[in-house]
Amino acid sequence: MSPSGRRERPREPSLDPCGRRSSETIALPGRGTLQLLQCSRVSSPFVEILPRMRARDLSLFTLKETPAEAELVSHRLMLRAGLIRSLSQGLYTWLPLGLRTLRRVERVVREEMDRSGAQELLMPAIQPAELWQESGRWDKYGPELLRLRDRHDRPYCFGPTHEEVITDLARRELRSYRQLPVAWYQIQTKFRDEIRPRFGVMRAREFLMKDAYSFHRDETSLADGYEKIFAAYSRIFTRLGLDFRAVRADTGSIGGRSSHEFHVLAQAGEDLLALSDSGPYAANVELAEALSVLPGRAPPTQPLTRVPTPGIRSCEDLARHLGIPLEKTLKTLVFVRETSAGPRLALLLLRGDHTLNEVKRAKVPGLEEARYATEEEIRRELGAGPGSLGPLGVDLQRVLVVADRTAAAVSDFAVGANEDGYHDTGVNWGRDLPEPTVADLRTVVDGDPSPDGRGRLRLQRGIEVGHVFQLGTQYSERMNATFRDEDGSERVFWMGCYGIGVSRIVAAAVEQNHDERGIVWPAAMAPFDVALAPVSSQSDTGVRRAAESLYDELRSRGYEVLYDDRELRAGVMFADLDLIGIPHRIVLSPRLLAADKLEYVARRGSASRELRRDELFRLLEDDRRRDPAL
RNA sequence: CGGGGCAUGGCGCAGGCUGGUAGCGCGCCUGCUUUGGGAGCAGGAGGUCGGGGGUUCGAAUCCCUCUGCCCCGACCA
Repeated sequence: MSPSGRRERPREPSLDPCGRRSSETIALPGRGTLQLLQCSRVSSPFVEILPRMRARDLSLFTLKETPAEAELVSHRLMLRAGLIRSLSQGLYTWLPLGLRTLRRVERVVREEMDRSGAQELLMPAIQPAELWQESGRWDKYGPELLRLRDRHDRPYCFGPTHEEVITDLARRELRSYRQLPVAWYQIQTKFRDEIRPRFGVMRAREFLMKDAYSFHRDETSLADGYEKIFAAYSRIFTRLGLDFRAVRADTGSIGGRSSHEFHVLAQAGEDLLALSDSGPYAANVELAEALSVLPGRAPPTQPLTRVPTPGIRSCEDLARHLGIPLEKTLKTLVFVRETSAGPRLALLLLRGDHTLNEVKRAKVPGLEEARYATEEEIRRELGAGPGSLGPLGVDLQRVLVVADRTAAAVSDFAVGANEDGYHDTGVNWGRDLPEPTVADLRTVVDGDPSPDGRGRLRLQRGIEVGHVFQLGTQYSERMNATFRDEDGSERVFWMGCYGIGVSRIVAAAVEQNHDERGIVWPAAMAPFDVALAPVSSQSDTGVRRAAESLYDELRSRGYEVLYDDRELRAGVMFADLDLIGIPHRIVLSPRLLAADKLEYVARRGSASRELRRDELFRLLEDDRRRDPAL
C-alpha cells in the first residue's frame, strides 16, 4: 500500500471502526450518526459512544527529545509522553492521554471517599471576600491568595481551599445534632499563587485537589470521623500502587489539633521524613521529636578555661582549632522576645553538630513570636558579636537560656565567652553556670533514637500527596456556625478537613515508577490497560485483521486497549509505547500469526512470552485478579 | 522578593567575544527503497534570531530597556 493511501485507507467494510463485525447505528438529526456498542463488561444492556482508543484517533504528542525547561524526571517524562503541556508559569494543559490518567486517579479517590461515607458536592471556585474576612483569613493568607474584583468592584478570591464556603453551607443547612456527623468532599481546581511554582504539576499554581470537610457534635465524633478518612486515604494510596507513609505533621497555618500527612516516598520529594527503622513512629522532620543522643550527662573532668580563638566563628572552626570533637562544642543562637518589660534576649543552645528547628522553637513558651536578634542588639546586651557568644555570665533576670535536650547533656564543652576572639572550654552545666531550661529544639538527624523507644530514625524524602487535620472549632467559632444539641443548647461544630493533591499524585507516581525508557504505570492509573501493537500491519492484511479481532475481544472483556494502528516501524512504535508506560503490551506479526501465537510483554520488567490467545486472556485475567485496584 | 542563567524554524542546540546575505541534528512534507527496537537515499517547506529603543553604511552579534521562562532560598495538596 502506498504511503499516500494512509490517510484514506478504506476500513474493512465488514468491520466497524472498532473492529466489530456489526454494530448498531442511530441517526442524530443534523449531526450524522452515532454508533452504539454493546459492552459486555456490564450485564445489563449498556450502550456507550465509541471511545477514541485507536492510536490514530488519539492525540499522542510524544517527544523524542526532552524540552529544556524540565528538570525533574516526572516533569520530563510527563512532557515527553504527551500527558501535559505548559501554558505559563505553574499552569498546565492536560492532554487527552494525561487526562485519562488523571481521571483514573479521580475514580479511585471517589470510590474510596464514597465508601467512607462522605458525599460529593461541588462548590464555586470563586469565593466572596466577605467570607474570608469573617474567618480572618483575608488578611492572614497573604499573596498566595489570588484576589479578584468583579465589574461592580466587589472583592473575590479564587479559592485555594474551601473551609469558609463549607462552613457557611454547614451553618445554613445543619441545624440539629440529628444531622451529624456529616462529611462532604469535592474534586476541584484550586489556585494558589505559589512563591515558586516548579517541577511541572508537582508544584503548580493551578492544580486539581480533592478536599473534604467533616462536621461533628463533639471531639469524640471528630476523632472518629478522622479515623475513617485516614483509613480511606490509606486505601486510596494502596490501590493506586504507591509506596507511601502516613506521618505526624505540623498543623501549620491552618491550625488545629491532630494532623497527619501522606507522603509518596521519592528522592525528589520536597519534605524530609523521619521513619523508625523498627517501629511505627513516622513524622515530618519539622516536628519529629528529638531525644537526647546521650545516655546521660557525664561528670565534669576539666577545669573551666578561657582560651583565645581569634577569627573563629563556627563550631566546626572551633573544634578544629581546639582539636576536640564537634560534639563537645555548643552553638548559641540569639533571639529577641517581647516581654512585659520590653524586648529581651533569649539564648538557644544546641550541640555543634545540630541545627535549630524553627517549628519547635515557635512552640517553646515565651518564644512563640521571637525573631533572630540583630548584631547590634546582641552587642548591646552581651558585649560580643556572633561567633563568640555563650551562656556563661549572662544576667538571667534579663536573658532566657534554653538548651536543647542533647546540649543540656553535654559535659566539658566549649562555647563562646561573650568576649570577641575568646571561647571557654571545660564548661559544665550546674558547676560553671546554672542549669538551663531544657526543650526539644533541634531537627532530628539520621540515626537518632526513635522517640517511641523502638529503633532508630531514618531520614527519607517524600512528596506530600495528602493531609488530614482535626481542625476543631476555630472556623465554626469565628463564623458562628452552630447547631442545636440534644440537651437544647447551642453548640459550635467540631470540624475536620482533609486534602488530596490529585494532579500531584500523577507526578509523584511517575517519580516513583519509571525506568530509562519511560513511565511504568501502576495498573490503577495507567491511561490504558493494554497496548496492542501489530507489526507489519501495513503490508499484511492478516495481521491487521487479527489485531482488529483481538482488539474487539479485549474490549469486550473489559480492558481499555490502546490499539496502535499508526502503521509505524516496530522500533518507533515500541519506543513510544514504552515511554507511555502501558502495563501490558501485545505484539502481532506475520511470523507469530503463522504459529497461531501472540507475543506478550509486561512493561514492568520481564522478558517477552509467546502465547496462544486463550493463554493470553488467562494471564491478563490472573493479573487483574491479583491487583486489588482493578 | 533576593541571587544565578536562558530566550535563534515544532523540539534540542551552534553562531555572538572579533557586526557583513542565519546554520546543524531530530521532527514535518513528497518520491523510491526498507520493515521486530526511534531506517536509507533524493527532493522540499518552515525563522521579522522574545518585544521596543539606540549605536552603525550595515545588528542574531555591541549598548539601554521591557517581557517571558528555568535554576537556588522563604510556602504547600
